[in-house]
Amino acid sequence: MEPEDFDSEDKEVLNWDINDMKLPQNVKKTDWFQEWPDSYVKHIYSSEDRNAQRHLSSWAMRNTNNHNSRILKKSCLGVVVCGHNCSTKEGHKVYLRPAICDKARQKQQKKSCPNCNGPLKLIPCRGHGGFPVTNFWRHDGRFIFSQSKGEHDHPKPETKLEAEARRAVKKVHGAPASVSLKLKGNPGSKSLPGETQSQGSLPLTWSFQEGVQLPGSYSGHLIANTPQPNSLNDCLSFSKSYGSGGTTDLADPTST
DNA sequence: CGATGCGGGTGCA
DNA sequence: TGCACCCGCATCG
Repeated sequence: MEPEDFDSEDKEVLNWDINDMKLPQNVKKTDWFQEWPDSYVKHIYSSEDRNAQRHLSSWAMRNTNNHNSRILKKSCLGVVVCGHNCSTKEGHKVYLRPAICDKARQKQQKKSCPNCNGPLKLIPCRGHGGFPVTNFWRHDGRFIFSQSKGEHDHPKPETKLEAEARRAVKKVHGAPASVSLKLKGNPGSKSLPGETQSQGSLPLTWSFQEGVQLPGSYSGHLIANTPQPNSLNDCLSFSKSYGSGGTTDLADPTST
């Protein structure tokens, strides 16, 4: 049907589907981890990529049983917002990260807005034909393939790191007496939650504004930037401009 | 405590 | 079959 003897190899690296029997192995250059995959995009990561290995996403994605041990499927949980649609004095909206665990999510919804104390509301994702956006992961050979289906129809929630950091902060504040009593021969080590690797520590900006959309700058940045042994494409670190999905959306100064 | 994965099982096209 | 999703089990940070 088609002259598939020439650059068919290159097309292969672009026209694969997560369900294909065979996925391209002649990948010449892998993608840099995409924190906010949206729309119907596909990415090929190195099997060395920590974030890819963990099937991370800054969207709140939960595991979905697709009865296929080869392909991991996840669906978006949406975002938790303030039922009163309040804003902080800085004009930020509340976009909490839905808990992944069903049970935890229910508890979460009973809590109140960290900003105005109003009720919280979960906005489900309906970006995929009325259903949650789905993400598929498949490890094959030296690569990790990722494919997303659907376009998120809701704001971005906190990143995983932000959510974790917030929880940590709460602990410090809430001071769970009984627990803190646990003798902790902590040798003068700073137990500040600023253990967020790289990216010059998170400012305490939200130490009192927990759970509120941060000033973009820190918001959706790195998930867990881990130095990668990219000795391979060090100098090639260019963004191939495959289609439009290019790998060029790093350092994005939040675009609200 | 929860994030993640897994897989049995159900209800609908 | 494909898909969405509920549920418990287990691991791990």
